[in-house]
Amino acid sequence: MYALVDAVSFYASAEKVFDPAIRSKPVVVLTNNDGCVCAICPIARRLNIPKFGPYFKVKHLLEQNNVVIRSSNYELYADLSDKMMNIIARFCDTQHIYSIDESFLHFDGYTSLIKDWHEYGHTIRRTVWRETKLPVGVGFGPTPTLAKAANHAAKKLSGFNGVAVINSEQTRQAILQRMSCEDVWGIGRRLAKKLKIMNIQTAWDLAQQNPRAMRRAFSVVVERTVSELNGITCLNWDDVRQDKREIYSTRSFGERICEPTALKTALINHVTTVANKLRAQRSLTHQLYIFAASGAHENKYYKKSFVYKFPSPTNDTCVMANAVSEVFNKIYQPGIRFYKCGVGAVELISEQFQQNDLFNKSPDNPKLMQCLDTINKRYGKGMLSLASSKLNDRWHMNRDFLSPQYTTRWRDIPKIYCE
DNA sequence: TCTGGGGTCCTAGGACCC
DNA sequence: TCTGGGGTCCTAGGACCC
Repeated sequence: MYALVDAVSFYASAEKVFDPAIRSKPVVVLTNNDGCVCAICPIARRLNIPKFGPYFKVKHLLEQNNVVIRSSNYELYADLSDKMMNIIARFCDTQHIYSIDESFLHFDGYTSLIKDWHEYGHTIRRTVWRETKLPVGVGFGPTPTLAKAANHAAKKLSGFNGVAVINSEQTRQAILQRMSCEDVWGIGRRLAKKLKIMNIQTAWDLAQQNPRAMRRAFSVVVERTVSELNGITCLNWDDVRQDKREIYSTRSFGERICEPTALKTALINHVTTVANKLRAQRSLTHQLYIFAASGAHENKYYKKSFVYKFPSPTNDTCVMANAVSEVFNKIYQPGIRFYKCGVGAVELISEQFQQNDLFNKSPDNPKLMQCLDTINKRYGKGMLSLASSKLNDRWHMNRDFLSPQYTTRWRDIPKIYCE
């Protein structure tokens, strides 16, 4: 049995945790640079605001309805996420954190110990609410995809009240028949549209298809999804938690950037992030993809990218930052108003399989990296960093509606006044 | 609902080779 | 000069997720 536990509109709920005054109000959260609406609390959902639609298009609607607007406060969300995940982990000894607010639990071996899955799900919900004031939904199912479907039912379909269990043929059919294809994990809008033409409307319709035929018509992903909907585990536990094959860090700027130092500083910060993530999953990269671009809505769209190939695979921040410096002049062009840039590690291999070059000694310094990671882990992210990542700070993003970092910054700690 | 964020995976198709 | 075959590698773009 698998479970999927996630928060109800996590970012919006997180904003309400330390600000009880807005708990009964409609709240939305915007993406980086306040570009799009990315979280809509259940109260605000009544206004039919399109999720991931551009903010400027709904600005008027939000103002008219006195909707509370917040910029993404990742420092706060990451910390609340940690707290929430730790609580959920108490309920199962194998947890896979899938995203900032979702985790899969795999109840392998103690399926017979839990008599009442509904009750167990409600206990998880109550505990998380009591300790964090975050509302969560819980779905149980025999495969990860069915657990996802149950989670959808728990939160979106009437009569479930936050917990849904697929543990029989009847419950599977009942839930899948009430879900459209588009609500199935792995089926997006495009695929749903094509499926509709084939008269495949509900999740149940999709489950009735021949997996092989679906592979031929679409892809292996759809084939797997169909099997999973029928209780055949394809995304087995090892797959769900597999190492990433690509790691990217990209951002758009709060204002257009023209100076080379600002662009370079941004790229160095991205490469630092990518190197950290590589070391965290014990991978090395053969290649680094580096790009910068002007705004997509500008008259003349400019995008320049470069793939840097390392003589031997690396996850060393210094080595990777040098690569950025080396190709920087091929990407930067004076006069361009840069809007976005980023770095990606592609073609990853596990540290275990590292092959040293007989003739070229690797420039990596694993001990230095280990020291850097230890210090940053102990004293906070970014405590120790490359000087070149601090040269120019004009590349930061806009966050005009930012709430305080209640839990991660001393001066933002909530104050309680007594009379 | 053509979408002003960010991240990851998959695949079609081009380049090149024998 | 065009076309037939078959394989690998690489890249851009499609599609999905939150």
